[in-house]
Amino acid sequence: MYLKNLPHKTVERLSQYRRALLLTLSKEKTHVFSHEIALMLHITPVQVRRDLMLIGYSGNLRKGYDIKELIELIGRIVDTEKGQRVAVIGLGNLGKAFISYFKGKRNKLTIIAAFDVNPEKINRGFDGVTVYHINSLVEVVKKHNISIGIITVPADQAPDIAEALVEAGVKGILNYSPKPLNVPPYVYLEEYDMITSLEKVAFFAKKNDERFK
Amino acid sequence: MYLKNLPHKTVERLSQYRRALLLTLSKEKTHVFSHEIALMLHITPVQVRRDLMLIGYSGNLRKGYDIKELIELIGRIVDTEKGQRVAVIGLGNLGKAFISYFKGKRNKLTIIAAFDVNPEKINRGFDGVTVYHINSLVEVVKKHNISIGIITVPADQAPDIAEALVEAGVKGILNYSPKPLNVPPYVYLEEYDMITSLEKVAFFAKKNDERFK
DNA sequence: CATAAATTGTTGAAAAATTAACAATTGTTG
DNA sequence: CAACAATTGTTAATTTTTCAACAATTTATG
Repeated sequence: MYLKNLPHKTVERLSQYRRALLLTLSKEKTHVFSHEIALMLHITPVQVRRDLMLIGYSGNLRKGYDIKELIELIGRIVDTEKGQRVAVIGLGNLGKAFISYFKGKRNKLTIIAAFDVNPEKINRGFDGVTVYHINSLVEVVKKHNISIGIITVPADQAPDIAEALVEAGVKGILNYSPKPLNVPPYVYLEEYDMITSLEKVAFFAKKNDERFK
Repeated sequence: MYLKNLPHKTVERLSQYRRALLLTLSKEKTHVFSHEIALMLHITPVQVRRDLMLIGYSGNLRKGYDIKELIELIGRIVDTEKGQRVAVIGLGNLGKAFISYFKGKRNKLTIIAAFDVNPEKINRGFDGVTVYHINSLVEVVKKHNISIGIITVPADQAPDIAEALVEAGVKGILNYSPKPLNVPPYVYLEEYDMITSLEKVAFFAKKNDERFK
């Protein structure tokens, strides 16, 4: 399903809608109102309606939106038909956290391999994912046609890993190391730093507190 | 240091600037140009200059910005003078990852306690952080005047934890569980879901790929 | 010492994102 | 069956964010 260019933020929210809807869906509850979705995502109902308008979904004027249908539709926009394969590079606490947390949550994305330098971890598998030595990254990624890499190695190793991933032909990288990376424009890069996130919370917590005092 | 209201996005970037600058600072390199900062954050030089203008920092026309001074100044805006204390709730892989990753990286934020249900982990300490049973959360948070909580427990437990944190008087919550929470307006809440992030990468990787084909 | 090159600081324009407003619809209630 | 209440879908207005343009300044260069 190809939609005319959706706004960047709308795409981000679509994933979030789906996540919230999956948590909401139950026998008793088959429909949901825009304001219910809004409440869960801490946004306004208008925004929800606007986003759904953009993807061409119509709800029922009295009952709201059909949860199942909407989940289905978001899938057709967000997912690729054939699915995408994912590798986690770095099997420290964060890598492990990602793998176990992800397990079985989405069916169009599959974590198919993990990489580490520690010989004890290699070839053992973790939570059903095979663990390879980092030296064979390019080879394995190519062989299994992995298109997305998640970097959870320490900062100093991150640039090399990124380079290897690009060489191996991945289309997207999610970087959890604090080291800013540079990749060619045809590879999509997203960076997330937990400390920055915490600092943001700290800042607004402080500000919020002053405001409500 | 209190600045007139900085744009939300600018605040987010200030943390990122500081992170990048900390990684850049060295004996040989004492100054940095706007386009160098921009490159690291994948934004434009104009945006960097604009942000710095907003916080009232002036660079040297020929040498660029003094890295040390700038780090210092960002600190005075972003940090609180006395510092803030942080607790991590849930000592699974993610909680551990956060704690070890954070260790020694910032001096105005201190992770002072962790909480878990597993009796084996309790009272042992992890990476220098004392681990308590979750039942004593309210008590410990109050006692140590902890103002920020990081939630890394499974989804079903998250709402209870959030409630307890609010009761204990934290000012900000960083939620890594996939369950959307609701807290009173005087508590700042930030939510991050790794799967949503991965989905975003997957979507734009796909799109990017089509564009460059 | 004049010219060129590089960079900052800033204003104003442009683009993106959010919000407000409201008609249209549909069930409900007195 | 008329008035009301609740909700969607959509357009228009507003706000926020980004970007482009350029004067001003400084150093280097011939």
